[in-house]
Amino acid sequence: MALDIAKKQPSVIINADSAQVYGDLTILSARPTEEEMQGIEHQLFGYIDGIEACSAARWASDAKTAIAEAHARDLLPILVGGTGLYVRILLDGIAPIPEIDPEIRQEIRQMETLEAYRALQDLDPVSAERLNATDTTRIQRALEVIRSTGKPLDHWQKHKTGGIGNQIKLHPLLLLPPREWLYERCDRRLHEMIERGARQEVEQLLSRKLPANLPVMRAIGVAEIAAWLAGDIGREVAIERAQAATRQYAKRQYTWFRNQSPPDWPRAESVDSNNIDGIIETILRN
RNA sequence: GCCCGAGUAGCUCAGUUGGUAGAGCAAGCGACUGAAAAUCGCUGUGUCGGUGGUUCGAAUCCGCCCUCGGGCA
Repeated sequence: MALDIAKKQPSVIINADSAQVYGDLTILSARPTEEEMQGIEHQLFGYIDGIEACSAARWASDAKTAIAEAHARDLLPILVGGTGLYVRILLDGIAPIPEIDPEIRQEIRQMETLEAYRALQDLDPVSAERLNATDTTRIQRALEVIRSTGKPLDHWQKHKTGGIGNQIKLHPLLLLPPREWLYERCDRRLHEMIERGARQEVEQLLSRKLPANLPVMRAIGVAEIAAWLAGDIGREVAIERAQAATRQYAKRQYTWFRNQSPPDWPRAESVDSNNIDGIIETILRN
């Protein structure tokens, strides 16, 4: 997408997408190409090795640094991306929970969900009561916090730290185009990814033999293309499944941004993507 | 032309001895504090291929017709 504003005012584009942070996912995460970047500086794209798991807190900390640097250099930082949680934590901060003991984390992630839930009922009944017994990731998180820090999640979550929402002048814009229009683009995007070599990208990623539960391995398209490479399914089925997963993800983003972002953030619901620069300029003037 | 099998939700299919249907996936809505492109919750009326019959009552039994497989000619 062309952002003319970035040419008129010296800017730096900062990634706010949880998959585009990984170096292993260039095509499959739809990272902007050299051509698309148009010589404008981009940061936090592909800067983490897939062997690591990024986190919302890690990203928010990196983004904070990148924004401060941009300001110091008199550049306009433009955050772009679809991970609402990341942006929220950057602005509002997050509970200052200590690092989790890696051994405890690994042990918990190997547990059956029900088993973990029962352990949580025992150690942190407040969280157990709040969570659904099948909500694997949240149960594992609550359990690792109580077991690693000795204090339950709600103890830590009484306050948040590190948010920069009060220290910056923010000009937010939510892009919420019509569903059909977006879904059509989701479908087209998969074909384009395959044409650009997504299959080879996954092949290379698989050759690293990383644990299947790492975020890179869970990116949309990886499992589908891996099944295609393994011969379990054909090319068309792989594409169809990845397209469906993309649409489902897009739907979740609608839900998140519609309901989780501050109601006063302006929303662009038209398909006139050519006018985005105009909208942005208007917003920046306010 | 004859024989066999199949036609039930957008898709794949369950439906016991006749009591007007239900799962998975898809779709929609929602939740979301260190894996978030993740994880999870809620939502199921559809001429049960058509038509005629048997029956108090048919997705279920019988006749005829249509469509799609497969086989024999």
